[in-house]
Amino acid sequence: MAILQHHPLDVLSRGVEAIYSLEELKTKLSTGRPLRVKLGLDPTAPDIHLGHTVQLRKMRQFQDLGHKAILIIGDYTAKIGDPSGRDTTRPILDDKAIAANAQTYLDQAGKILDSSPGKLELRRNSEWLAKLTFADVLRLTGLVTVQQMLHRENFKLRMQSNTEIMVSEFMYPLMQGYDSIAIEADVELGGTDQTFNCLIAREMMGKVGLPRQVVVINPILVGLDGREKMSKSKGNYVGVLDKPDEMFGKIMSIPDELMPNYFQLLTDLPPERIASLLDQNTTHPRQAKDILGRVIVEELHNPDAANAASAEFRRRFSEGQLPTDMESRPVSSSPIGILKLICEVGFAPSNSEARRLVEQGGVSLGEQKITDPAAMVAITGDMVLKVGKRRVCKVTAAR
RNA sequence: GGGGGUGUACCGAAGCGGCCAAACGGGCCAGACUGUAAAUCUGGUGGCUUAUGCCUACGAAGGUUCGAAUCCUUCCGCCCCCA
Repeated sequence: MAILQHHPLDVLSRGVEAIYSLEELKTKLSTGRPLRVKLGLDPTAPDIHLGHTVQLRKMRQFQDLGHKAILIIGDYTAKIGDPSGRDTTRPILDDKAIAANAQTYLDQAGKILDSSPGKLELRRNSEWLAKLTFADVLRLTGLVTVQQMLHRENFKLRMQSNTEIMVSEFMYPLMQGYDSIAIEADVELGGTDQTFNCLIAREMMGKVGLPRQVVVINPILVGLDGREKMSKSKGNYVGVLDKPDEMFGKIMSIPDELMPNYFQLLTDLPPERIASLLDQNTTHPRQAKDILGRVIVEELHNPDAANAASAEFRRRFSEGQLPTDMESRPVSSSPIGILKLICEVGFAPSNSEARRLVEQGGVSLGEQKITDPAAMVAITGDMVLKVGKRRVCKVTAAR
C-alpha cells in the first residue's frame, strides 16, 4: 500500500547505500519495460537470515513494480572452490549438495519474493561459465585492466602490506561480471562488500557493447548484538526459518539504537510512521520494538503468529508468567538429584554447569527455588522446572 | 635456499621450571535493576557420583626433571625478512 503512494524511485532507493548511477536507473525505469534484476546467491550458505532479506526485500520491491527477478546460483564457483586464502573453509560442493542447497534457498527466499510465473527466473552460472574456452576467458581478462583490479580496497591493502594476491583472485570479479553479461542484467543488487564486483561487471558490459547494468548497493545488516554484521557463525542472527516466538524474542532483545536501521531495512512502514514510532515522546521504545517484531514475524510467518508471539512474550517476560504450552518431559527416576534432572532435560550440557546454575540461584522446581546442588527432589505429577529466564519445561516422573 | 618470529581456554592476550585449570580484557551464562534495551553492580565461565580428591588441557609426538604451558629434540601450522 505504501508503494502505491510513492514514486517508484522513492521506493527503490529506500535504505540503499548507493546507486550507480541514479540517473541511469531513472532512464531505465522510464522506458517502461520490465527490467532484469540480478541477485547472486552463494549456494554454500543455504540458511538465510534477516541480513539476506535486505537484498531480497529490495528485489521484491522491483518485482512489485513490474520487474523481473533473476536469481543466480553461483554453483560453478562453489564447485571449483575459492583459493583466495581468506576463505579457506569454504567447502567445495558437489552437484547434489548444490541442488539441495539451491532448493532450500529458494524455499526460504520464497517467503519474500514473488515466485509467480514470469516474475522470477532461477539460473545457475555453470550454464554459461562451464562452456567457456581458455580463449574466451582470455577475452574476458582483456576487458579489465590491472589498474582497475588494484583499485579494489582489499587488493590495494594487500599490495601495500605486501600480502600475497593470487592471480586467480582476479578471476572472481570476471566470473561475476560475465554472469551479468550472460543474462543481460539491467540492474544488479548487492551488499556493500559486493560493490567492487558489481562495478567491474558494469565496466565489462560496456566493453562488450551491452547497456551497462545499474548497481544498487544495500547496507549490510548489523546483527542482534548491535556490533558486528549479522551472520550465522556469529550467532547474532534471526533465521527466516526461526519459530515465531523465537524470532520475536530475538527482535525484542536488540539494542534500541538498532531500531531505526531495522525499521528502515526490514519493514515497509512509511517513513513518517517510523519517525513517530522512534520518537520517545509519542511511543515508548518497548512499544516500538513490539511493532517491529510483529511486522517482521508477520512477513516471515503470518499475522496470527505475530500477534500470538507478541502476546506470549508479554505474558512470559513482562508479566513473568509461565509459557502457555510447555512440553512435558519424562524423568528417569523420581527422587532425583537436581543436577541430574537439569542435565536430563537438556538444560545444561554438564553436571558442573548445572551445579553453577543452581548455586547462582537460577533454578526453580515447582515454584520452589533450589539452591542446594546436592538436593534430591521428588517429582510428583507435573512440575515446572525453570533454569535461567528462558529455559522452562514440565517434568513428569516416568513409570 | 638462508635468517628470524610465533602457536595458550569461545576470541584477544599474559605466563617462560613448582604458589597454573592457567592473570587481564572481550564474549557468554547466572543474579540484582529493567522495557528479555542500554548503562551499571555481583558471581561464574574444562570434566567427574564435590572432593584441602581425581582426570583431561597450554599446536603434535617424544625426552630431561621429584615436578613442565614453561627446558631439550623432532614434527606440523602460521607470519616476517633476505635471496
